[in-house]
Parts: sequence; C-alpha cells; structure tokens
Amino acid sequence: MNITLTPDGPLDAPATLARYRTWGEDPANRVDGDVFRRVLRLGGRLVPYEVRWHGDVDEPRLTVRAGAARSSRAADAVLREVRAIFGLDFDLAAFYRMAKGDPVLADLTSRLRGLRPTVTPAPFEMLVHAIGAQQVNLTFAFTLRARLVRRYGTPVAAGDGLVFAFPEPRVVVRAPLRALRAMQYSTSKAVAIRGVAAALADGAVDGEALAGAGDEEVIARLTALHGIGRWTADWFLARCLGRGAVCPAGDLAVRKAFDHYYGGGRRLGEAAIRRRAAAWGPFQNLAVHYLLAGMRLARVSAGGGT
DNA sequence: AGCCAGGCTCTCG
DNA sequence: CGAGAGCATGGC
Repeated sequence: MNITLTPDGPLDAPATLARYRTWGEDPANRVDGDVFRRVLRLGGRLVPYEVRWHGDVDEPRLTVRAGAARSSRAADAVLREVRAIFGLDFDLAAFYRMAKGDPVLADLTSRLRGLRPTVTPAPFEMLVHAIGAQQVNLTFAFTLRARLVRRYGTPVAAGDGLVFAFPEPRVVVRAPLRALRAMQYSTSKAVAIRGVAAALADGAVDGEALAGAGDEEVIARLTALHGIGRWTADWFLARCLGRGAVCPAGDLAVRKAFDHYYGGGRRLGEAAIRRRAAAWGPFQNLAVHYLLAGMRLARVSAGGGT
C-alpha cells in the first residue's frame, strides 16, 4: 500500500513524535529525519511500514508506505495505527476554541500549534513502558524499554537499520526474572511486567475489550493487576486509548506543570489539580500535553538540559 | 552519602 | 477512604 493521509486540522509531526526521541531511542518506534518507522503485528505476520510528513503545520500531509500490506485488512490496520501515533483523532480545532478562555492554554496553543498527543496503539507496549517509567527518570525508563525490545522483540530491516516489532506478551511472560533484572528492571517492575504479560496472554485482561470500556472500568481492571496503580491507569487512558477526559494528576511532571502555571506560588494537591482539569472536560488530555510541552519549552529556552 | 526521578503496596487511624 | 511509611533501582 502507498497512501496519503490529510489530517483534519494542524499537525506538527516532529513535535508530536518528540516523545520517541526526547528521552532516548525507542527501537520499536524509530524517528529518522522526516520518517517514522514501525512494525505492525497482524495475526502472526509482520507488517513494517513507514510514514513521511510533508507540508507545513497548517497544510500537513502524511504518506504511508507498507509493502507487505497487500490486503485491505492489513492496510486498514496500518492506517489505524498511524492515526493513533500521529494523534489524528484529537479534535484540535475544538480544543483551541476552548483554550481561548484560559490565558495559559491560549498562549501555549499558539506557541505549540499542531502538537498532538501521540497514542501508543498497543496495550502491552503502553503498560510495559509505563511500568518501566514508574518513579524513575524517563531517560532510564527509555533505556529499560530499549533493552527489552531488542532482546524479546522481532527485528525487521528498515531504512539503513532495524526496527523492532514490540515483544509479544506470550514471549515476555516466559522471560526469566534474572534476564529482566540484568536489564536493570527492579524485581518489582520485572514481576509486574510478567504479570501484565500473563494477564494479556491468558485473557484475564482483554486488551481489545478495554478500548470499549468506560474510563472508570479501565482503571478498575488495570489497577487490579499487581504493580499497576492510578498513575499507570491514567496514562494508559490518555496515551493508549486516547481518552480525552483524563488528567494524570498524580504524575510528578504534571504536578510541577500545574504548580508552575496555576499554582500562584502555592503547591496544588492532586485533588485540586483534578478539580481544575475537570473544567476542561473532554480536552483534559490535550491540555495536559500542552502544559507538559510548555514546561519543556521553558526549560530549553532557559538553556536547561535535554 | 544522599537525594532525585513523570509510583506502588500495605498498614493504620 | 486517606495519609504515611516503606520499598525498589540507577545516576549524579
């Protein structure tokens, strides 16, 4: 297949995909220049694809190439992933209208026009990454994920290198604890990851069904698993299911962002953050992403770190 | 050595 | 329920 997508509304592809580069490399989601590469697993088959972006933020186009996607089913599955990864299903126009009523968001949306949350299309991938990112700096979290992907994923030639299909649950569930420990996962993270892998592999948690469940039910199902708390469930809703009315208020970076933009010198508690975010209704996820990106902008322009 | 980094579980009031 | 202690891991 070879298809051109015309996003509905603005798209800043590099900013949207910055998540796959800012804290390190992700061998399952490669960003090289103006190309994004990934591999879709479809019923045991591997379908590598690449996406290029053209045009400017307000006239964006994406071209999707997947030589192995011969059936329309495969092509549809690839396009669904691409829409998720580039955040094409978020209604930016409506968000920007709402943002005009909030001075902070009004400023950020004008400076970050076209930024969209990137949605990880695969539940297992999202949960593994989130568990790895619990309570550690994100650079280290990316290192952990890259090791797991290279060890248990499936490599495919792409460009002048490799892109890995993310490891399958049934493979990771058999990973020896010491192998995960050797990658520097803590024992509790390793146990949690294998637990999630087992739950998805044996159907105790149905990854497909989560997409059709309500926010509260998703939180309940996920937090029932050992090693998954509210923070992980919130980010899962936001970054895997693409839910709008979600604010990971317990997140350290989110708390810092709210303190900075809305705290007025005071520290806001988690409850206060949730109350304020609730006023944004279905745009909470978008707003949180703009606040986090705004903090990174400020840090870069202040000459800070990476 | 000690604190930080985009938490989680368990326990006790 | 909600606060708080204890826990885990590596980097600086």
